[in-house]
Amino acid sequence: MTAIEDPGPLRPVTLADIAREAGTSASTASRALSGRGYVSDSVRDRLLAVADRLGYVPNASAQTLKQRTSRVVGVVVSALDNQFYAGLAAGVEQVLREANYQMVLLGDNSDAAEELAGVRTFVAMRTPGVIMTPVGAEASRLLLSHGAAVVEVDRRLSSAPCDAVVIDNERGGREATMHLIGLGHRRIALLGVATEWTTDAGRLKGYRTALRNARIPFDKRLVVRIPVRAPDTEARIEALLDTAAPTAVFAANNALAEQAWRVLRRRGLRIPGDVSLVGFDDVPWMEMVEPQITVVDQPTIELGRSAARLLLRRLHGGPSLAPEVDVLQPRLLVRGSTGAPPG
Amino acid sequence: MTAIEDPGPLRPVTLADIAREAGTSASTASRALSGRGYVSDSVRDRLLAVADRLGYVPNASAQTLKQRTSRVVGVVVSALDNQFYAGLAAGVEQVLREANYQMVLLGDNSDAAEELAGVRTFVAMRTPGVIMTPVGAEASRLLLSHGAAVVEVDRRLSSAPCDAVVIDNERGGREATMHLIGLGHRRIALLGVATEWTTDAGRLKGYRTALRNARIPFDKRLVVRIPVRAPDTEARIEALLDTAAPTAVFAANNALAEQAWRVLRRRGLRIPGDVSLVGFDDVPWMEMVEPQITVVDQPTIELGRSAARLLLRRLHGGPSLAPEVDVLQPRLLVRGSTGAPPG
DNA sequence: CTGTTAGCGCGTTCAG
DNA sequence: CTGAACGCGCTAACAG
Repeated sequence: MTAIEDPGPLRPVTLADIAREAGTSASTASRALSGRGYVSDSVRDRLLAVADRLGYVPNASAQTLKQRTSRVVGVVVSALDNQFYAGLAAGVEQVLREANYQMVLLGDNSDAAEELAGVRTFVAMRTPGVIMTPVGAEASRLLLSHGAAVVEVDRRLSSAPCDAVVIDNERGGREATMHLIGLGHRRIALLGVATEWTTDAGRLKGYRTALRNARIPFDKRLVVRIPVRAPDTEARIEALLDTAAPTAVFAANNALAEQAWRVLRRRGLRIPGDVSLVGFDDVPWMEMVEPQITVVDQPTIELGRSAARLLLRRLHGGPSLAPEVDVLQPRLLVRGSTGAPPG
Repeated sequence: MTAIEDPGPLRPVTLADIAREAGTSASTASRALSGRGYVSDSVRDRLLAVADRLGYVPNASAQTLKQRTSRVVGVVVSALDNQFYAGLAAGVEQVLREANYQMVLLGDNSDAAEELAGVRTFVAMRTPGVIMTPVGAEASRLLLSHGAAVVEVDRRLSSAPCDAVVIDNERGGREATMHLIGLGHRRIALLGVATEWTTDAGRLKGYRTALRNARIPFDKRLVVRIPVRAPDTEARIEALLDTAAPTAVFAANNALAEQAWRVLRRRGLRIPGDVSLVGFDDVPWMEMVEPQITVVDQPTIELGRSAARLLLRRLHGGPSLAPEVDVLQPRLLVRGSTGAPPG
């Protein structure tokens, strides 16, 4: 707009600069630019013009320091490169943006130490709230003890009561297993994660419930729980196939489903001819492969949106509000990877 | 550790608190905890113990305000849910973490306005540097004018000279096209993005070079450039197939490759029997589908790592350093989706 | 409606 | 080696 270029990176322009330029005090400039407090229209216009001309950008640190809180909310998820978590973050971001909050995203690689370190920088930033897929208990404890709101999403972990949004994992696990049983399977393997996460616990519970209802005895050799990011994941899946001879595999998350699928393919096993496969959490590849993968779909984006709404509610309502836990419903999508057992 | 719980969220503990508790001044506490300046060992130990006991977390805003810079570097990518950008961010994060910097990640949905808004909050945070996959020119201009370092990654856009790391897109485009020509194709479609991005420009240029070298006339009807996130992307691909009757499709990024693949499948066209397909940027589904997709692979993680290294170099070296542009090499992976043209 | 004063929490002189 | 004083940029009281 202006012909004169800004003075360059020499010194950032401050409120005092624009006040001086406009012939007012800094307080007035503050009121004009923040929109709070009385300022005459003429003065305000002049101030706004100067600020615009000088390319003024308020110093967020000074604001946060003064107001003792910021409009940044932290989000920490387990794996930035997993489409499930990416979708979650996208959902969070949508509603946060509408409420004029800024999302800051962090990945912790499912590592409690990394999670704690990340959360620590959030408390350092005086973030009013954090949304997280919890991996360790320390993190939310730290946050809470510093007065930050926390909402857990996807899984619950906090010992202290806090807002959360999850899905009905037990139902998802039950439906997947019942579907397999209905097809005639009796040797159904469960591939889960070796954690205390409520996601896996719920899916496992649903699996056991379905078996019990069908009077199928539980065989612990069919249940394999693999540590997150274990380097020998595929070997463990191979071992399962070798030792337990399942006719169907229920993989309790999208990453395990992918690994299982790869192992099955490498072995030349036909799906569902030799082994049926059902996944949990629908991701694009599942309907691109042949046959397409039967899967328990979850409302990923909505999970994120709900979490953000819960956080906003608490930021607005304060700590006296009773904790709210939203439970969303998964949905079984029957596709081509499940069929009758062989023989 | 301690039996006494911390006083709770009442008032955040400050340097003054821990100083008082330890019977020193705040300055000494500052020196002890930051590790800068002289402090006797005994005093330091006492201070550290108190800080630990009280759960002290330094106020990042105060630090940033005082030091006029922070250890947070901003990263803004086009699409958080695209595995390419996710990998990029992962690479950046790796080297930043080692250097004790904190990454703050933002997605801009390939929208210049969103990008600018995000970047504005980075300058508000007094972020010393930003790594970005640029979409509009304003963003880096703003950053630079405020004295922040910027490194462009994946594509270049800034009018002002700045550090960047890209791949040799022209070579990638050329090799993909030559591969197709070698197979006997003469009607090769190019699916690109309707932008000025150097990525697409380079790939297109490589495509044209390959055609020229092979004495194949350029047919503009074979080149379709689709706006990012266009709602009618698939229809445009359909139209290409209808009007230009290509025997091969070169999709210039992973998203377009996916869309093209879906259209081809829906139409019941055989790959490569009826149409060959080559993608750009290898992502997991490409080797899961049948046949697997021939693709120009790029060193995604390394792209991110290099960008971060470039940024650190500049943060350390200052603005007097000559801008450095790293060019990494792509690599053609020949798989099953390419074969001789029909007939 | 506007200016003055004061202080958020920290790091950095500069004396002692 | 340590403490006192000051100011980073901004905003909330409080006069006027």
